[in-house]
Amino acid sequence: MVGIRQAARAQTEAEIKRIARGQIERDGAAGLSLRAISREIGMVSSAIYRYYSSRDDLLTALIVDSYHAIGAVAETADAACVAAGTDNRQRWVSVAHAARAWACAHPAEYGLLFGTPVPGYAAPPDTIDPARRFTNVLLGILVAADAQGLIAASNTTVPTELNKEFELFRSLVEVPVSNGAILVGLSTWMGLFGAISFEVFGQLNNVIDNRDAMFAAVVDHLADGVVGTLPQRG
Amino acid sequence: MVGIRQAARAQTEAEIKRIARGQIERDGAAGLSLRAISREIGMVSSAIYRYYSSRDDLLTALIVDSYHAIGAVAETADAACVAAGTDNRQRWVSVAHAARAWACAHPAEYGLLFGTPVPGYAAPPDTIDPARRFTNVLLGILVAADAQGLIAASNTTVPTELNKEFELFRSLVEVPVSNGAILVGLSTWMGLFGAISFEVFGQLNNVIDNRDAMFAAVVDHLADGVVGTLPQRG
DNA sequence: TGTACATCAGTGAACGCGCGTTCACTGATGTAC
DNA sequence: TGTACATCAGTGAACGCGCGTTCACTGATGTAC
Repeated sequence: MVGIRQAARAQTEAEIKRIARGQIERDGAAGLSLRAISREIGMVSSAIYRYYSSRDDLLTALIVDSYHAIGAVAETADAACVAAGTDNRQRWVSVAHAARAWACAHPAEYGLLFGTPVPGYAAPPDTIDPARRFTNVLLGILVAADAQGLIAASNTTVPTELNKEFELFRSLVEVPVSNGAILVGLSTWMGLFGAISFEVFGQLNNVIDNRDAMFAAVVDHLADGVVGTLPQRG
Repeated sequence: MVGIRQAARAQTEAEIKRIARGQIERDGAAGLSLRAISREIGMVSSAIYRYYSSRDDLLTALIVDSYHAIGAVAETADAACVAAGTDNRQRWVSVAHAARAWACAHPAEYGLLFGTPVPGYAAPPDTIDPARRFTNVLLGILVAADAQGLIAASNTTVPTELNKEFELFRSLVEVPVSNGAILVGLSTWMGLFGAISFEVFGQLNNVIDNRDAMFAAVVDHLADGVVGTLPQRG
């Protein structure tokens, strides 16, 4: 049973984070101010410390929330594909678009996760697992595609120095997955976030107006490399 | 002839920017402080205003400098390749590595250009031309590769909605260049900056240790899509 | 069921610090005749 | 070549503002007996 006090506490925590997200949206991570939050919430500034022990502590809570949020939309999008029995390409496209939609709807939170690091802030270990939620979705698709032999493993040779580096990925999935697939997966992963960052961080301003079409085309092109339609190539 | 006063002024301007870059490296763009600069330079805080009319003005100067810096290393790398008569793939690889090297050596400046936008700061039009310096190098390689029929124009169809969007790129080069080539070029461009951002912004921490090998492999893989070795594919 | 005690949310004042920008000023360097 | 005037770098004080964090406190809510 949740006591009255406990419920109120959870509500105030959520309120603090809601206001904090608004601040970051307006003024960036550097503009996150406990005093401004307390003012907006109608409490005295020191009261915030009943909920978060420091500014960095609140920042960590926001980052963890954001990782969960983007992870959740990716999981939902992928699960819907799996339930509908769509192919791996469609799973990739669907997850990519879900990630972009979230990023565009929450640009500041996206920046918190994938933009310039906040100076003086070191992400604590608690953020690692939430961060992997999204990555795991992509990994699942990669493994499925690899199992079906759909990875367009390029003729690029994967240098042996990377063997050891790729162990982490192999350890995260049960089935074996080739170095070629991992490299292609990483490259595509970087391509996806490069595309989202370009749009969210304003690199496409005065360059490309139709962002929807642009992103769709890039994701489609990335899909060629990672989840198939190999035969028609060349 | 450069007068004494003029030379001194240029020197002080350079000194201010040097210190400012150090600040941004340490505390991020939000930590750029005119007062701190004046302290370090040994002047009274208001004296800075003889050189830059506001904090934003200084920020703009830094951004323009940075665009020129990354543009210059790219031009140098590419020019060396052209002089040596290397092929387009090598030009791409060389420019990509030059960009990464600059970014790793100046992470904060890189963040200024390609990271989370500085809240409340709107880049003035003066930054557009310097920003295009780097892009133009890549465009040159793309056009050369396209002319030789080396673009692995994927079977991804370029949606007609993007025709209009791509006009800007066509207007920047004299020769005609296909929609397919532009799409592949943009996608590769995003992949490059995605790869650099992942490394510089810390996304590879606890994931990939050997960044040199990783980047080289990704750039190699990206090269497959954009500058050839098509025949051996599939 | 009622009482005594512990927990905890929120107060209010204070510490010590930082910032951008303006303004009237001094004194040295450059320029025009 | 020398003088009068304009330019301009740098000063020092001030305005008005913001911040994170600590501390001793009050009073209400919950808990154990």
